[in-house]
Amino acid sequence: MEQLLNWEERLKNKGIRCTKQRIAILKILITSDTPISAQEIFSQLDDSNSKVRLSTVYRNLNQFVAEGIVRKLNFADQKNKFELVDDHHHHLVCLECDEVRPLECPLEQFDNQLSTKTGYKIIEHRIKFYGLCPKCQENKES
Amino acid sequence: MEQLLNWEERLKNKGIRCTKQRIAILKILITSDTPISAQEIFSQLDDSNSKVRLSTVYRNLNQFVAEGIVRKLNFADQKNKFELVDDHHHHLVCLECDEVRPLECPLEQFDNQLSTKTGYKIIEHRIKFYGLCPKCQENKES
DNA sequence: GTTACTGCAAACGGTTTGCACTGTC
DNA sequence: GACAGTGCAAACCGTTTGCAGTAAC
Repeated sequence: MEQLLNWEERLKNKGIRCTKQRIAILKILITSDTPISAQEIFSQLDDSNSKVRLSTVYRNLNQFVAEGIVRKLNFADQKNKFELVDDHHHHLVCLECDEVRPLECPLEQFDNQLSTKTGYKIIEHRIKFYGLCPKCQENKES
Repeated sequence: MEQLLNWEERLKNKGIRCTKQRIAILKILITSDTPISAQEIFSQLDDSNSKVRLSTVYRNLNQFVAEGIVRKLNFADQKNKFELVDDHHHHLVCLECDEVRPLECPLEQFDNQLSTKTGYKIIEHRIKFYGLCPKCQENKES
């Protein structure tokens, strides 16, 4: 959990106060190895007897997104999920069990080509692969 | 609008009835050269004095998606948008004016590689590029 | 002490649903 | 004539907001 100090640092540098609630949310984001919804964060907070309102979770997540600390991802179901911004990567999602796996970027140089071709200034790209994970393939066969 | 006949055909083949409402929705989807939200379809229907309820629009869009006739796209804002499924392509979105431009796929063979590498059965992938279109870049400078 | 932040409750907006009626096949 | 599809109104659920009280700096 030494990472937490880095993130607290980042908050302070941006002039954002380090409240208990924000630290608790950051902790969960750091611990989670997959994108996580506001609701999921909320229930994990509930478990750990630190009482934080759902609206607070949303407010802070949105602020983190605005500050570029957190990325908001919209998946096929209606729920948005959030992850810490550290490296550039993409996601492979199992359509059966919703497991999300990070993937390295197969389009490293492509943005420049695209920019030349279209005249757009490319700011970011997002890729999602959808499929069936090995486990769920097995389950389907049996 | 000769395309419309093809789509009607596709509905019939799937045993879906060709109601006025469905035809009207299909027409709008065919005419639109960019993904379009349920609300937008609804207002266009309203203009053309064919009265269709918003819930009917949603019900039919969902059915079309289930039948593989229409693709549902989730963009960064909360609204989902829909487009007819005809070819495989991706989207380039302007963050200022929300213009959506189709793009050919830069990852034609990648799915196979990924499948070998991860053991996943890859069913589809979606890519979105976000940036500023030439017009909006100009506007920002001035 | 100031002012950003939180709790709380209520609103909001996109989407879905239940039910009686209607129109397609 | 049967049954899928529609209109209508109400519910649903993720998310946002207004306001008064609280805590970080």
